[in-house]
Amino acid sequence: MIDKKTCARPGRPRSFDPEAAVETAMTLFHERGYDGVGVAELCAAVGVKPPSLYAAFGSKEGLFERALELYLATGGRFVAEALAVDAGLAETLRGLLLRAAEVYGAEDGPPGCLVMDATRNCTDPKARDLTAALKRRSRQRLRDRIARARPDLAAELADHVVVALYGLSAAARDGMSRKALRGVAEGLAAGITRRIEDADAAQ
Amino acid sequence: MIDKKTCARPGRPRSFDPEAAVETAMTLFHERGYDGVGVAELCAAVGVKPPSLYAAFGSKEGLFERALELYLATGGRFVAEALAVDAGLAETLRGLLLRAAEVYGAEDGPPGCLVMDATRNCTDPKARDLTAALKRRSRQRLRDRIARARPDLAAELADHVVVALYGLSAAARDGMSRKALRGVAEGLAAGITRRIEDADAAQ
DNA sequence: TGGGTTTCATAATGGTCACTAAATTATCCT
DNA sequence: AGGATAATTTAGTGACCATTATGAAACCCA
Repeated sequence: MIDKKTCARPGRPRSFDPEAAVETAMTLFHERGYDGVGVAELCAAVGVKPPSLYAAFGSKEGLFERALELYLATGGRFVAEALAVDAGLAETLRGLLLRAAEVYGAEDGPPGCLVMDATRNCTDPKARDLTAALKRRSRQRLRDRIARARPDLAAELADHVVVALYGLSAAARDGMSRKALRGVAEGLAAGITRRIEDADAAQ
Repeated sequence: MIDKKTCARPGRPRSFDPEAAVETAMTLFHERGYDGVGVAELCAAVGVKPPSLYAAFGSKEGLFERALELYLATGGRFVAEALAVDAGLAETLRGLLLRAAEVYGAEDGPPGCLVMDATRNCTDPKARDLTAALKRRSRQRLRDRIARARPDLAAELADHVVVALYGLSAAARDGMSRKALRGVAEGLAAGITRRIEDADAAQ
């Protein structure tokens, strides 16, 4: 295994860090959406001319794909984490919603969820497909987690939680404060808990 | 008072119906968002050349404003209607959410809410301001209605309902079926009802 | 029939979009 | 030093964006 850093390859070396470029792009796409950020602006933010970006990422859509991957490893990681918690179903879903309120309402980063909202009203079919696939996957994982405890409620409860997450993200993007988001998430979680308890009692 | 239809004014008559044009624009803006619909497409859909649209509405933003007004009188009317129902607070809010599920999931029209979602990731500040003002107004009316019964809960409960509506609209736009939206709305309403009942019991 | 008035279509404005052909520059390897 | 390689820059591509100057066309009234 050869280290790519010390053993330099031939040719002119890169003048920018592609990983840093992806992070910059992630932030911009998160702030203003896929269509809202132009290639020229991405280049200016990274400090690079268009041909360099295209050589590194192939297309705007390719850079967006990389940004989505990075988001799943950073800001969006909490979904998989919350679902992996070893707790009861109601408590697990409550944790998911409360974490969502924290992340979506973070003051040191763009509000809301990149995956859920960056391609809203987006005109590029490929970009929409990228987020749609991730949304489907997350919903499936959520549904699987619910099915472990209550297979009969999996579909409807997954929809319930998905709508709650969509709502928290959209509200965050419209400026709702982190504190308010926390309160709403707590209320939504209480409602979901009651729904599970009612089903448990009826069983 | 002179009737504008029978007593024709001087000059060449209009070759299109401005009200029908507003309706067409409303549908297009609802389907693809403000930025997603170009003036050229609006013109093609109405059957008119750009100068005619500009003579009638001043600008794309002016046409959007008219489309929003029409929406409030048609598809978006249900919010004011649901809040005007003479019922208890919990039942009123439940009716609001169930009506939202029906409207947002309608199969004979664009999904979701035009006001909430047409300017998501929108680059035009004026268009964003138009929807922002309407969202603020609706939230205020919702809050006022809640305050009539539970002034102590008005702010947090209004946020809760707003998030629920945002979530239903976003989920509808992502293809969630009307039936699923109904189920979620019912669950969200139950959660809100419990929140009110719990507060009533604690009082 | 001819002036006044209004809307019409033609055609173009400058600007931004994502993207790229061509040539230059900077590195490694021999 | 010199060839190979790869990333750089300059300068553009055509397409689309919202918007409009211009002049013809269609109506009313006299």
